[in-house]
Amino acid sequence: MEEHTGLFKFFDGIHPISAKAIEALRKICFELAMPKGKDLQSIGHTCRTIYYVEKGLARTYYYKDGNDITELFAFENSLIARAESLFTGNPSKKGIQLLEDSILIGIPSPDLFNLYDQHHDIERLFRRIFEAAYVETVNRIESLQFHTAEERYKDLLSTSPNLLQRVPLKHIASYLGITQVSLSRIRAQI
Amino acid sequence: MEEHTGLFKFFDGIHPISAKAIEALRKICFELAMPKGKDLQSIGHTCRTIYYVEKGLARTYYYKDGNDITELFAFENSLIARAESLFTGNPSKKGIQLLEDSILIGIPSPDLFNLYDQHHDIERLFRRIFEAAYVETVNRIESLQFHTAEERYKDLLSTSPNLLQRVPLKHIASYLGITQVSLSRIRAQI
DNA sequence: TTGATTTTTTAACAAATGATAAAGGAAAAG
DNA sequence: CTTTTCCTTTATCATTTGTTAAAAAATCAA
Repeated sequence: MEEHTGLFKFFDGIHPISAKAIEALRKICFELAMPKGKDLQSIGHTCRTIYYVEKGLARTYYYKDGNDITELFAFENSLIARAESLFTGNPSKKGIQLLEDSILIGIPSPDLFNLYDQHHDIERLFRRIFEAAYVETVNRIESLQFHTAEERYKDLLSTSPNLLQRVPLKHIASYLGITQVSLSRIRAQI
Repeated sequence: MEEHTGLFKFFDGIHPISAKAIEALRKICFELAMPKGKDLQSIGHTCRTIYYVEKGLARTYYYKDGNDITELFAFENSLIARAESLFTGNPSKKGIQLLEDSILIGIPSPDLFNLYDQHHDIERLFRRIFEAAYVETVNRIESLQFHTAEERYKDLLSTSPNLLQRVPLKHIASYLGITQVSLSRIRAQI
């Protein structure tokens, strides 16, 4: 009965929910450990699980003209999913891959969405979670729209100082929307 | 009792709500007409109103290094708000301006959020609305991250064919994340 | 209409980024 | 430890985009 404490602490920081709601949520969650390099969710399948990163590091990625593009990193204590598939039911062009050996908690979205009907507070919790994710993407658009690659690199490092130690530069480059060669150049001239 | 029919048709297409919920929503909505060029919401104030564009055209914009940047266009039959302020309560760096004489329906967000408690279906309706907006921004990030300016321009025209007739090119340029001169060049060589 | 203002285009040059190839380093596998 | 593979940097050149300035075109106001 003390499972997934990290996840529920995370939830509590966003929107506290009733003990009953916690119990209902806990029942649908499952824990899994997977090694570095593994695909948690593969490209082409509809996203039906939201993951909480308990330990480790994950990324969403896709292929653009044959190039591997990182859409987002998810560190410990954060959620990762593929919104464009989760909310539309369309197959996702994106995959989720682990960049480190990780421990995750999976939340099956069909079960979760069912809980919305019985537990208003669970719906509210996840509404808040995705509103916050929405705000983040809005800010990221601003960053991509009007910051130079160098500014975006520096911003990223100040937000996630340990990123460099944990993620290959090629993934950081594609996340920033530039080539790896460009990133190398930027790093050299700083 | 037949007010704001366009808005409620729009809502119905997303998530039908009960007659009581419609009535409660209708009570907090207000209609307003404003001329081209006017600021519906000014920069620096916290966003406390969501607008539905019944007729006309609006944009969200902000200043970056003294330059006027368009974040988003909102045509008839769509909602416009400043999510990063609406959901955080922080003052917005963005404003909402009308690009044509417009008729709008305002939905005060504090009243709306209060309705969430009594009307589960209203919360659900707006959850869906913002989930869809979230998906849109995710797709826009992909576009900014890995399409050339020319591709983004063509994409925009095919999505909004009448944009050119209604919006000055300088706004389109900043929306695409490029200068007006660059956009002129792209248009010339097509 | 006329003049003023705003918008759009064009030109020339600078800066940033992309593409390709090659070399040097680091990490993983045997 | 050695080999192989993958990651990162460097170099060169092409392309895109930015900056500035000026001209042309369109719009607005008197």
